[in-house]
Amino acid sequence: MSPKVTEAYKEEKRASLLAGALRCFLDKGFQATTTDDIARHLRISKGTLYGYFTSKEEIYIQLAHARMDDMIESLNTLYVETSSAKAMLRHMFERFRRQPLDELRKWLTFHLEFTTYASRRPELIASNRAYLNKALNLLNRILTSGKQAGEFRADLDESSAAYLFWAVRDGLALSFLLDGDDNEYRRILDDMEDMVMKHLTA
Amino acid sequence: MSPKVTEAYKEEKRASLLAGALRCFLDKGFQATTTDDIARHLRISKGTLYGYFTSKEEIYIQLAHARMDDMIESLNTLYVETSSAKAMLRHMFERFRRQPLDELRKWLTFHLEFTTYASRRPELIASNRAYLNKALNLLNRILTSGKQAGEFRADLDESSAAYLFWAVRDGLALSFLLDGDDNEYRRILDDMEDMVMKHLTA
Amino acid sequence: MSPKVTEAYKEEKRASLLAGALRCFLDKGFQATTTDDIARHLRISKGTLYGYFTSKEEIYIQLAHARMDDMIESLNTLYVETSSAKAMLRHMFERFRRQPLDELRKWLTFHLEFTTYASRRPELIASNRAYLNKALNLLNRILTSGKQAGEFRADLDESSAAYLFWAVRDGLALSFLLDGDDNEYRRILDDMEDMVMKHLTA
Amino acid sequence: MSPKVTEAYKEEKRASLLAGALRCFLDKGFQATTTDDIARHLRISKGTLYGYFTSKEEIYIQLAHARMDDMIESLNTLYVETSSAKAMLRHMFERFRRQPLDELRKWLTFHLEFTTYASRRPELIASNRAYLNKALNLLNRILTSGKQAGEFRADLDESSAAYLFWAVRDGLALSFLLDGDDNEYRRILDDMEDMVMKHLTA
DNA sequence: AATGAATGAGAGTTCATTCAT
DNA sequence: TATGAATGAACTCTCATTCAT
Repeated sequence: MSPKVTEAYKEEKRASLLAGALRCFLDKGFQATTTDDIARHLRISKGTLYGYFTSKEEIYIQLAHARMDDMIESLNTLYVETSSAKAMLRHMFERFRRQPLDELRKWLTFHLEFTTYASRRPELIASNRAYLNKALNLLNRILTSGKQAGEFRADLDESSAAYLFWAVRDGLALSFLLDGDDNEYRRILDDMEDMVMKHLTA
Repeated sequence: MSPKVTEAYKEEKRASLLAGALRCFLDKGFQATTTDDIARHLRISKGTLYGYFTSKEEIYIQLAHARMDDMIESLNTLYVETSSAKAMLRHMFERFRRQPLDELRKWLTFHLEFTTYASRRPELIASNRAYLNKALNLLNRILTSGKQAGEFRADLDESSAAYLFWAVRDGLALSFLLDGDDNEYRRILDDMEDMVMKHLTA
Repeated sequence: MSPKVTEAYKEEKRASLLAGALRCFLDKGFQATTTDDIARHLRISKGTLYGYFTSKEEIYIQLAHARMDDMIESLNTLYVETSSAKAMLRHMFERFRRQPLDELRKWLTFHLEFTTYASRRPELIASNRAYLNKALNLLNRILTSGKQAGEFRADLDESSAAYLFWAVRDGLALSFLLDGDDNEYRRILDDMEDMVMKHLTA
Repeated sequence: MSPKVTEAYKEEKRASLLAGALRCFLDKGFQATTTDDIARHLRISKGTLYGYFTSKEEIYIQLAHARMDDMIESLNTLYVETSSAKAMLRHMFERFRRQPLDELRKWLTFHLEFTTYASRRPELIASNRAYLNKALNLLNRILTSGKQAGEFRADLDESSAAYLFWAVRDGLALSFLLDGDDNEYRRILDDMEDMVMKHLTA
């Protein structure tokens, strides 16, 4: 295969390469995954990989950014579809609860490795921060609208609460990174939801 | 020159080597730090390093374990010295607040890199889990004693709350890993303290 | 669309491809020029390139040979048009003088890279030697005719002088390969002309 | 072998590695010689090579510079030992004549490949030019002293003649790079000597 | 006990060439 | 005929570990 391939085909292929690389990174981590691993897993040559991406790092970064784009995007969708602020937060907790722990673990490991990686590369810090800010801003808007609608207490510091919301969620996932079972995880998520809601309302 | 001091001397030296290696890992991360870096920083030879440790990985693991030992130890000390459960929690928050962000960042990066590292090595998961359990148990005891003393609400689920406490704290640090300033961090810690305390009491 | 033109068309195209490849080689050198560079520069595909030439090396060799053919050819033309031997040599020096240094440098670099390249491939040595011989023979004929016409000294060793003529010229270009300005170069060329002429006449 | 090796030993080893690498470069050229070739030839590991040099390029450059240093050095020695300017030039021609063609070819190939290589790296042009200038300056001094001593004509342009001297010599070697026999080479060198001397004196 | 030169497997990346379309 | 995606061998360079001294 090869001549005058459509742009769409290339895009699709690119996506499939990314997907394959992601599997490798999720399994072994970025540093431990070699370009040979990725190529072998995809049953392509290393040269092909470099025809689509300029470096192993680029694949990693694109993957991480795509992941964050998806999260922001899906939150935005949820936001548009949901009327009340409280309902939105409940939805989000519901989502957290639904995600199986083993899946969450893989993603979190990926995310953490990328974060530590990014923390040593000044050029990545800004983009990473931008994603975090999007998530914080979205929550800020939700909280503000909820406050105006009287769903939350009048003296709520939304910006601070937005941080808390994500902190609480990421921190719990971190506690369960190495082990722990789904039921316990969900039970604590329930308590966490109570805690946060209480904090927002009274 | 040294007839019997040997054992004590070796232990001391070992500790000093660990301290030097730690500095390197904190600065550049585990993967990016070479054994040459460590030996150069310590002004010893790589051979000597390998006389005290069997591998770079062993140094890393011992460091991580020592770090967790210290934390548990210092919490235990604090526990013994503090009478009321509430006071103990306040103390802990006070500590969090006092730690400068840039120092916290280095430690957290170290901790996260180790956690992701450990998550791929089954033989490390158990020991890591043991440390987490110690911290959780300690908090459990505190919370239980506070509950019995009437400081916290009667229907508090201590085990769940113990998770929440650590989750909340680690999660916030994670939010500030890449940037953010000390003042904002402390402001949110204050809110976090409120939230947690409210959750424990009512 | 093209029933019979094919052969001529192909030859023409072949020549235009060579011209484009030459530009690349002059700019970056043989080794540093990739087939991608050439194809991109020519706005054709690599496949097309390989339809006209069997390898990158073949392009290079054809280019080098074409260059030498051109030189021999132009010398021959000059030879036919010029009556006296002395006048012919003067003409050649005049040509050397007229060539801008930066252009000369590119060609010389190309020539030298090819020469070193050829020196490792026995199969290229013969053809290269053939070209050199043509140039030497031509000069030999000129010198001999000048000697017979009494323009040069009677005991002149034409074969040796022919070598000297080219040696002197290539050597000077080599001295100016890395830097030096046009005026200095021409001044020395003048002296060189004196030296050679003196050598031929007395 | 390995602990506390003397500085002298290391320097010696370094020199032996350079010598081995030189053999490879002389045989196959810089680009065609791989680091594996060098290591295999030296019966050491590639890692060792990189313990002594930071890159393949560094080896190459050191070799080229050392070669030029030697030439300058030996010329200087000759200069000091020789009284008359004419005698010095004769000596130099004598040397040219004595060098076997096959040896000269290897060195010239090396030199030319390095020169074309250097011509594309701005950072090398300066140092290369410096070497050329040293050679030119030395000759300049010789010619000037000869002129003052009345050995050469009074209106001699020494700077120009210095260029001519080297040009003539390098150019002739270039003519014999691919083939030609020693006797013919020497015969032409004799004529060349005549030509240059004539140019200097009358 | 301490040294650091030596190792060598393996990393990421490049590029002349091929061939299905 | 022209295309350019695919190939894969080969490249330079790294670094945890060893071991003769």
